[in-house]
Amino acid sequence: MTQLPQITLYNTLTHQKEPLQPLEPGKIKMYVCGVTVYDLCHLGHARVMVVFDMITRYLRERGYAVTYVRNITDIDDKILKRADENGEEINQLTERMIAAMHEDETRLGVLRPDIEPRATAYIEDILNLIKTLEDKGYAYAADNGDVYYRVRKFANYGQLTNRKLDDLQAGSRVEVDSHKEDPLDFVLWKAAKPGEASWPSPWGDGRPGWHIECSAMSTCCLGNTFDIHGGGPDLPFPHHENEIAQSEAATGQKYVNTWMHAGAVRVDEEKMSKSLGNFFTIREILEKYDPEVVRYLLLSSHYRSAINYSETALKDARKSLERFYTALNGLETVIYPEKVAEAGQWRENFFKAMDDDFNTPEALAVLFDLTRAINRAREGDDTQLAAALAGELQQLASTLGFLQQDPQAFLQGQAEETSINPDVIETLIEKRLMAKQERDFAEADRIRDDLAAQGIVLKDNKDGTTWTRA
RNA sequence: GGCUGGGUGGCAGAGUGGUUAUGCAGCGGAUUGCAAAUCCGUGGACGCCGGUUCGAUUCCGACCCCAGCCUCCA
Repeated sequence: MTQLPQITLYNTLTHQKEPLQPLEPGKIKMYVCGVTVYDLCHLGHARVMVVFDMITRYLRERGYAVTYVRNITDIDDKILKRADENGEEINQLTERMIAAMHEDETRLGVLRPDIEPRATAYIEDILNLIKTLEDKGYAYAADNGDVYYRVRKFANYGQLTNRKLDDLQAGSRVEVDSHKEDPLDFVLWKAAKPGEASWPSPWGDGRPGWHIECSAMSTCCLGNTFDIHGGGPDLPFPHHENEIAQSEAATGQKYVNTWMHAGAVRVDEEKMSKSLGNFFTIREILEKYDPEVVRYLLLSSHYRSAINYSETALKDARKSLERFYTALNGLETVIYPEKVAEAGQWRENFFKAMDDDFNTPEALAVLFDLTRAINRAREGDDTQLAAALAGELQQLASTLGFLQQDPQAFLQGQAEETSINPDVIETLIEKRLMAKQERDFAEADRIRDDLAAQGIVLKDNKDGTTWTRA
């Protein structure tokens, strides 16, 4: 077996970069907390999807076998509430939202996880896990029918986010719940109110708490210990902290080696979230912008840093992407093996950036450098070299999940669609060409200006005129 | 209050103890009938105050500011 490249990644648990050392050589088991499906996904969800998709693609590109698990929370208080408001069955709501999520992520070029477990399909495993915790003294049934986790029993509680139980209690906004032994205890099994969706259990009819689902699903899919656990920026506390407490108490083994968290998406320097009401859904953004533009925006900052959402940011992303596609536009895709070697330096630099905690901004800088080389080769009429470099660019970009469409289609199809028909544009380009041949530049410029007013930009190359949308 | 992360040129955004990030925008040149695109060149930066050092944007300390988590939230 060949030696796999060393990948370094930042671990939320240790607050430092560490070399990735899979439990099984060459095989990486990764679990990412997915979505609670009571509403459409917003750009924050998109970021988690895209980031961990990029990570999966890249690790595979580097030769690692990745098992990627991302769960769906399809039973939860918010789901019950929303279904009730809508007057629909829980299943109807969750199936609808799951379908919408899949549609959104497919459009964003996100490859589906290998396993996508749903909480409601793991009730038995969840109950077994709670039973184990109860047997070991970590869980107790309260007199209201709920089952709680006894936080103070778990010695290392707070290890992920550096919290001390006494500090938590002091600044606590947690409502005192008389049924709990300790205000910090969290619910594992929630007793059903009459008429609510429920499953039978040794503690009475009810439904699982949020945290226990992930412990059960991740362990079922990947084992007691696995390599990477990921999620959004607001999950380390309490969700992931509680997962650790549950799983490690139950198995007596380390739960996760590396914790990875994506950065927040902000709007006007505030977190984008449903509770703040300042969120933009994926589909409303895709009404105006090409999915690759959104993807580019999300990957043009490091995955851990916060990004600010704005129309300007999307427009900037589009312009950057235009540079790539303009270089690729009109190049034949035939690869000339004797020229491929000349592209090696960019591949090496690209990998170097990505191997270091997935530094996509630096990797993009390498791709821009490669793009300049393509343009130079085109200027120098070395079309074979240009084609070879273009092939390399597309291949490296595929690791990030973009530059995957026809350049002309991207350049002509993006932005707000205008009413003007492409055939009409071609006809006008013909007319302009004739005017130019007759040296009637006033007429030629008039045609160009008219098109420009409608958002169509003409570009005269030596082999003809092409157009793009502004 | 506790715990994280951050403050870089007009904007976005990497990185580094002394040497060009990169993209967009600007400026000059080439190319073009004129443009656009492209190429060549170029100006402009590291929150504030101290310290370590021959030298700090980069290391250390104090301070100011911003964001996230501490309640459901990706």
